Amino acid sequence: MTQDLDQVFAALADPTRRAILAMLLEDDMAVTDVAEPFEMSLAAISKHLGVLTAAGLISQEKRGRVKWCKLEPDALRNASVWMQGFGQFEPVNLDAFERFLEIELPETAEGVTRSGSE
Amino acid sequence: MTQDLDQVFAALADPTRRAILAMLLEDDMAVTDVAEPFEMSLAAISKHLGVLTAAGLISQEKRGRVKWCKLEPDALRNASVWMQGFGQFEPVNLDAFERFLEIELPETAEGVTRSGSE
DNA sequence: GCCTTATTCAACTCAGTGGTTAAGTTACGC
DNA sequence: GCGTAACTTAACCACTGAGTTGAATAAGGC
Repeated sequence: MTQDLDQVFAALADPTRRAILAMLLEDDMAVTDVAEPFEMSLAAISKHLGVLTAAGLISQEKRGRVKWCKLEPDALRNASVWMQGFGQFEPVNLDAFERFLEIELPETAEGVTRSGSE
Repeated sequence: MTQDLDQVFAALADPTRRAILAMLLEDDMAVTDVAEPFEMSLAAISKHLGVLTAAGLISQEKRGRVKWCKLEPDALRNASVWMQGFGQFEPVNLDAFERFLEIELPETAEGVTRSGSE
C-alpha cells in the first residue's frame, strides 16, 4: 500500500516516464514507437516501461512479436486521492493540464533527453 | 516547470516524507518535533525537510532557535492537476484519503523506518 | 531455414540518495 | 558568559537508478 505510492511517485518523478504516460494517453503504442521520439536507447525506454509497469501505471500485452503498452489510470487514482487530501479540493483545472502536456509531450523529444531536467 | 514536477514527485516517493507531510497537515511543527516519532537521526529528518522545502511542499521559518515547518499545498496542486488529467476526473474520495493517512501516519513510527518500504 | 524486426537481458559506469556519526553554528536560559 | 538546546553541515558508506553497449531471445516474412 505504502509501497504502491512509493513506486507510483518514484515512477512519476522522471520526465521521460511522464512524457511516455502522456503519449499513451492518446493511444496504445508498441515499445519501438514509444521510444522513437526520445534521444536514448531502446533498452533505456524498455527499462522505463518496466518501472511504469511495476508501478501499475501501464500494462504491457504481447501480441506476436510486438508488445503493446496501455495506460492504466487506476494506479494514478490512488496517488491522486492521496494528494488531493492536502489541497483545498478545488475542481480540476483542465486548461492547466493541457499546458502541462504541451510542455511535457516530446514532439522533438526536447526537454526529455539526458540533460532534460537541467 | 518540468523540473518542479520532478522534484515534487521525487519528494513524494519517500514514505518518511509523505508521513511528514501528513503530520504537518494537522499543524505546523518544529524540526525536533517532526523528527520525534521516527527512528532515525535528526540529521536525516533535517535532510528530508530540505528536499520537501526544495520541492516547495513545505516552507520553513526560523523563529528564535526553532525552525517551524509549514505545509505548502500549492506545490501539490500542480502535481495533482497533472495527475487528474489521466484519471476519469472522478470526485475525490475523502474516505480513501483517511485510510491512507491511517496507514502512513507514524504513530509509533512503524513502517517508516529504514526497513519501511520492504 | 534464414535474415530481420522487436524487445529484453547482462554487465558496466556514473551520479544521486538515504542513512550514519561527529563537528559546527546559533540562540536561550539562568 | 557558559552550558545546553535546536538545528545544519561535512564526510562518509551502501545502495539505487538512469543511462550505455553488446549479446540473447522470439516471432515474422519470404
